[in-house]
Amino acid sequence: MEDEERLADLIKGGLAGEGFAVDVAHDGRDGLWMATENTYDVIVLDVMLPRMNGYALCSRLREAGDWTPIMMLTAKDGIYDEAEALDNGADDYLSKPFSYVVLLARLRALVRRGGRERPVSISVGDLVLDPAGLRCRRGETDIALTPKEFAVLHALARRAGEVVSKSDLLAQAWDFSYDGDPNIVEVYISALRRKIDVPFGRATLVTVRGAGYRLEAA
Amino acid sequence: MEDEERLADLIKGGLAGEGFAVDVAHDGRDGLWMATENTYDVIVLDVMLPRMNGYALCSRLREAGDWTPIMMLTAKDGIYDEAEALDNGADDYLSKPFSYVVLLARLRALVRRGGRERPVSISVGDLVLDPAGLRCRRGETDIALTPKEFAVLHALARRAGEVVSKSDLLAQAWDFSYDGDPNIVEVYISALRRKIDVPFGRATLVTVRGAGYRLEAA
DNA sequence: AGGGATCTTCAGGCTGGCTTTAGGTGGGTC
DNA sequence: GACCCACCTAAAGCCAGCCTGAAGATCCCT
Repeated sequence: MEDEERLADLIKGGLAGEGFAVDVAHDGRDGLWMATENTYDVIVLDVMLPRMNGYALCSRLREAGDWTPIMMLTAKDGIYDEAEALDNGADDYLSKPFSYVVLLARLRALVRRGGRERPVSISVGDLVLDPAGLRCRRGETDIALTPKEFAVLHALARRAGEVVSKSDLLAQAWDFSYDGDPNIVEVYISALRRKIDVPFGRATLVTVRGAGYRLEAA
Repeated sequence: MEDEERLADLIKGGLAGEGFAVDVAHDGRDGLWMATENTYDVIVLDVMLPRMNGYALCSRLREAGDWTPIMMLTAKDGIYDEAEALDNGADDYLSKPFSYVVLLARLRALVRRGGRERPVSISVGDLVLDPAGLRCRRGETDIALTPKEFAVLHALARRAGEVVSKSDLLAQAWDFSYDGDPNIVEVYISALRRKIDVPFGRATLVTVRGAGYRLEAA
């Protein structure tokens, strides 16, 4: 107990020196509560905690949908314990005694990888484009689009509120070598209106005669 | 050298049994090339590699903006080496000799946390994938899958809601050296539908013509 | 060595997206 | 008001891409 608190203080001091802000909980329940109430970059967790052990706390958090990176500290060093920690949802573990250098390095690795990249989706009013899924929705309604339709709409949405010329659309949605009838753009505009405007009684896809088309911004 | 190759084979065999598709490179340059050309769930890297050591390979990849999780295998056990591995951009390390159980568990943890937050078992609506058991269930019904079927479904499930291209599926579920008919993907998609959709009157595995396949998220 | 499961190849049939066509609509200009 | 030109859109043909059953190849277990 004394030991654990000294260790906690040590870690806290060291991490603070590295620029982390640190909260310390001295038992499992408190830890769980703090973790659910706050958002942390990373959680460092001792397996042997009063009132709720590390494994339990870990899986509780995961069940609750909390995917904050967790570093588990364990006194035992049987390999199956390590595996158990990981399978309980920890992201990494460290067996005591461990070196401070290693702890910091591992925490840095955890934090760095913690949160990042989110699929980009484009919104224009209540119209949402999902490039990863090649589909779109207006409000709550899913709209099925063919790849070509999506490409055209995407080109328009990326410049929502601006006029996009027919040749720009051709350049962006069609193969570079395409040299067919430019009328094809009109055909696709027509199809898009039938899908994203007409059923909703809207008119967001506007023709600008002699210049191109504009997707009305919010 | 002989040793390394035997180890590589061992790991490859074991991982294949876990449903991973495995490519092996026997020197650093090859490894770098393969890593940049393909997309992997995880990279396992020996520190002592001919033609380019593990540290160098690791930082090269990171400089190039490749953040694939990397597991570093090291023969030394000085703690600063471990820290060095981590600071060079590795996500985890393991000192030889290590146990197979630990390697697998750590790899699972790495892969799990590789992209976004990801539970050990992947759920897509009422479809649950159990990577450890190579099986899945829809609602209360257990569904038997072959390793290949599982690999394909796994690749789709990890990106549920997104379109996964046929070549991505090939790259993830088949070996690097596979260069057969891409039609094989269609064959497996067909088999998967027969197992996870048709019996349940669903249609969650969607073809996006000219783009790939999408497993509908919840 | 035999048998079964799994993986892969192959080929025929079909679907549905892409493109073209052609007739219609409406705004702008003289 | 007449004309022209840009644009709209329904319809239809074509063809790449996809589906799927079946047969051959391979691997693995007994």
